[in-house]
Amino acid sequence: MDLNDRKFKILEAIITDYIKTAEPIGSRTIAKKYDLGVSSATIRNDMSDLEELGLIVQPHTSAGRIPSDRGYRLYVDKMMQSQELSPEVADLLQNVVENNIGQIDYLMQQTAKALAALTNYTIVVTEPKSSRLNIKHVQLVPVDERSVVAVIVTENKSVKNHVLRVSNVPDIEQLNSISQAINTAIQNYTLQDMESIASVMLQTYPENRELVTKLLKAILTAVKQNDNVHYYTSGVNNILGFPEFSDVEKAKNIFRALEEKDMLITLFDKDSEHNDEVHIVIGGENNMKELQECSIVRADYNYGNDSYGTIGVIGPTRMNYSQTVSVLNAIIKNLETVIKSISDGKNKDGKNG
Amino acid sequence: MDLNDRKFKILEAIITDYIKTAEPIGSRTIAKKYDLGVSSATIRNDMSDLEELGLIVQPHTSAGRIPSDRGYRLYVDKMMQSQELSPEVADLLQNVVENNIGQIDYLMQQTAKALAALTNYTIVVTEPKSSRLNIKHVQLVPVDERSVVAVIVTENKSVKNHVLRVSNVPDIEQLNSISQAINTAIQNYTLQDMESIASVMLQTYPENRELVTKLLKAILTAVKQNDNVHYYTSGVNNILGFPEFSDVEKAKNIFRALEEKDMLITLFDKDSEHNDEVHIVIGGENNMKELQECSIVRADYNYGNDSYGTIGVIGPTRMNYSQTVSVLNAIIKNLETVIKSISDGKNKDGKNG
DNA sequence: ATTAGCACTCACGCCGAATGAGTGCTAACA
DNA sequence: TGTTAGCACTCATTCGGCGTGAGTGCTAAT
Repeated sequence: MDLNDRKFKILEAIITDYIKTAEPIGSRTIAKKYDLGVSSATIRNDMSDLEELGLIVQPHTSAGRIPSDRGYRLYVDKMMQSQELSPEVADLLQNVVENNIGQIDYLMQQTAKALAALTNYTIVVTEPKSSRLNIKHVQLVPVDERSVVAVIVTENKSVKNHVLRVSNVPDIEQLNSISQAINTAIQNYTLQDMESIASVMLQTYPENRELVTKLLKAILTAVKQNDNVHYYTSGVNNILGFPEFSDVEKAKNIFRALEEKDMLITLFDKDSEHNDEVHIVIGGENNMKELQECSIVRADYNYGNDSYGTIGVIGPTRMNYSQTVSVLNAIIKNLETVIKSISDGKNKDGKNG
Repeated sequence: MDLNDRKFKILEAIITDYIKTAEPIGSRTIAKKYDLGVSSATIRNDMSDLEELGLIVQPHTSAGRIPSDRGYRLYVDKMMQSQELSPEVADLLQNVVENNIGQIDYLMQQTAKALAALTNYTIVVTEPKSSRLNIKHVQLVPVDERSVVAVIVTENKSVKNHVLRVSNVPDIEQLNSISQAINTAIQNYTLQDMESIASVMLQTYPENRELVTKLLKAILTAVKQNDNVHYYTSGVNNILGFPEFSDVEKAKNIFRALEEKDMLITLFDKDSEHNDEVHIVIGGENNMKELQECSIVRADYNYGNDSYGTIGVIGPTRMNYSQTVSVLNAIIKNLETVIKSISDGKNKDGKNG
């Protein structure tokens, strides 16, 4: 059985209608609302065929049809038209990015927030993560009589603070000296050779043994933390807005799933090489039973060499794929252009610059 | 009409029972479950009196009684017994605090998380905020060819990073020199006298005009950000676990309310001097209609001179006030002892120390 | 002051009928 | 052979009625 033009149109009608209304749609409604030039009986026959192909299903005997996961898949792969963003939306997305360059965490947060507001779905954004991580610069800053902050700048430009608590804090000159020493040590050895670095440092600063030890530990932690993906979510509550989750139990399950970090990580890492395409996982295609009624649209953004992060949109299976893909493409393009322009040196100023 | 001992006992029975079960409770049940030595008819008469006093209400004619806001108020003010924490819980609360000293933001986050897990309510923790804020130390750290991080340590020991984007980054010696200069300048002048600081700095480092200007701006931002209360929430989803919010619409309203930052701020600032007592706002006592079915238990913790933050617990009116107050008292005591011991110098080590 | 007894109220759950949206099938038609 | 009108059939949903039971309020007796 092949799909003629009319059947495609009927499938499309069912999908777009269902995305809008969340109600099963029947033959008569299609005949009236969409001008296909045939009677409801004909549409009925076609729908019967579409059901036989597994593209639509009937929730119960006397109801209309709704798209199946396979139906959505066909739609997304073959039929969906890319959607032009309105200038307002495009502007908004651009502003979000441009106003927040410089502070990665803030940028991620704001991006997530904007996307959540725009799409009404749940957004997850991961911080850029590179496969190999090197420390670029370390600086010790005094806080009070018993604590020093180690500011650690990594090669992918993230800046992390680690508070070191020590029994006595050396003066600023000494702190600077130690900072400088560790920086040269890091340049001369690789981080894998921590023992060498440690012995050199402890030899040079025997009187600051405690501080140096803790500093080295902090550096190791920073490197390890790289494996520990940081991410930001926004719009989790949007879930409650959809009739398919008006059952509190269902909503709770989804919330629980979203809270579990590991789950999200696998969600984003699995089965997908990092590439330039938007990736769509529909309903049961993902193997987490808590999210079988959800779809996930995700895309990666490059952030300098070897370093990339992910933006994911989680919504009901009945989500507006076309709009979501457009928005994702736009924000990723914005992120990447701005990032590139910064490293090229013709940057605009960030909010805090 | 006065409240004799038995009526108090009946009220208490109704409140504790309702807190546990969320079901209206009738005279017969009280007679059976609580050993008052009188018949259900007697209890019925007493309940009628309690209702007349506005301490309990009937959801509908043929239902049992539930406590009114005024009933809870009487209970909380006059009848509630402080509850001993189990050693496990006490330990847990202590560990949370002690393992996270040093990194305020992390400490707040973990505290919120622990309290949410423990109480099953929603927790809001605000970062300590002092009425006057002074900068204690500033250090510039290079990130890449076009950006420098200004690490700003304030007197209340918070450490903030501000990325400064500049057209060219001076070398490390120069950055250190500028850092040192700004530190002495800040010591010599007050922050109110920014113009003097600016003119001195710009005179000393004419070739780094851009960097210095942005640095000063960042410092001002840091001071101003102090007005901007930072807070952490946890356990928002716990709301969904309570039958009173099993209606999705209600849950959504509460979520919306909790999302609005301003709302939370007023919730915490309003009508309450900062003092050592746990503060309880019951149901309709707060004037936000979205939260009229919720109660808020909050307490402030001192964080060094003039600086304090707030921990708030938000739950259904039918919340376990006694347990909540105990937990709050415990965590606040822990926070304050640990903070004090740090400034006294006999600290334990933090996780990252 | 307390209690037993009784009439009364009313939310809740269950049943059955009516409704109506939607289907599948068949026979007729172009 | 594809399309259509017509019709019987299905079944979720709605609504009214009815029985049940938890709970009250009142009264009269203790």
